[in-house]
Amino acid sequence: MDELGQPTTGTEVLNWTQRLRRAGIRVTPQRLAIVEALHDSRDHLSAEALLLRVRTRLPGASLATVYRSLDTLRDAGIIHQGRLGEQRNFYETNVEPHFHFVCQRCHAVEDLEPMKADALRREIADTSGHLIRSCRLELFGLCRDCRDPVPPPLGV
Amino acid sequence: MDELGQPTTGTEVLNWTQRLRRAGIRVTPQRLAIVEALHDSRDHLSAEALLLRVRTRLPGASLATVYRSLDTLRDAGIIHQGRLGEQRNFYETNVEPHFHFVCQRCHAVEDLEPMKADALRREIADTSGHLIRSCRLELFGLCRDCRDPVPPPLGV
DNA sequence: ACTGATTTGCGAAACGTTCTCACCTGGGAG
DNA sequence: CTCCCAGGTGAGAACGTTTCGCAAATCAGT
Repeated sequence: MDELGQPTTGTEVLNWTQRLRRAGIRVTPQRLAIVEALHDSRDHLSAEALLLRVRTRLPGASLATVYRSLDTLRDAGIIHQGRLGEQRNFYETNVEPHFHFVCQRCHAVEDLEPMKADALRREIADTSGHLIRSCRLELFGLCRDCRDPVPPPLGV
Repeated sequence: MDELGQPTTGTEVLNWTQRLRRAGIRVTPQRLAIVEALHDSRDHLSAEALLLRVRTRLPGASLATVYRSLDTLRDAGIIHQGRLGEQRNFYETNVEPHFHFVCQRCHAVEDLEPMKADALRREIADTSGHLIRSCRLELFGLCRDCRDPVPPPLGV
């Protein structure tokens, strides 16, 4: 894991700075705070949730800046933007094509990389005649933990 | 097509009335106008687009009523609510599980029923251990017509 | 018809996101 | 190292979609 880029401690600053610079976008404290907070969370965060985390480092940060930076980072291919249930966008630093499972009870989000996705995509491309450029797959249900709740401890 | 319910002309009123009543929700002119307009369009409509169609029959209809009725009809299992690109919900009377292809050029939406979807779903359920209750698949690209534009007529 | 719970229309508000604009700053040129 | 300006920032207003609150209207069971 983290084969090319981000050790989970310490000198991440250098890596993200380099990545932004290589992508041709300016390196600002706000953008660094945003990608780092997003990456460190290892989660799927909304702009507002991200703002809360960013503000622990940059108390003056503004929501507009978070949205603008996320757009910029997305356009630069550094982060991925998605949409879960109904309402707000989420963001993550995993930019590889993948899908999402959402637990309807605890609202946890898990990344999926189903092998059969390519077959499905090919079938659709072949039978429909359309040119498929991207796709989004979201699954809803109960996660392992919520489907089999831990039984209450039994007195002997 | 239309094996159980809606002839494309004439006495639809009776069918929709019956379906609403059977679903245990009150039958109002607004709700009938909304399902009928939605069904007749055979398309994926936003609430606002639907309001325009409904107003040809019910000039006083209100947007709030459209939203409330769509929620009610969705909860009753009579229509399906989805979300396409980024911004607004859409609605359709096709309540069978199916997926959507969206052309990024002409913005047309096409329903898909890929055979391999079940295999994909089963693979995900098996490997993840989650209980899958529903899923949403959206594909983006260029439709047949937009990928191969009609060449301009050649003078001999 | 009478009635009570539901639904409607309207305007206002909520929500997530984008815009405007004055000020500030990253980073290349000198 | 300093200067400079295209580009980024913060604050709040504006935006588009969806929801809410309320008084008046209406569905459906008696």
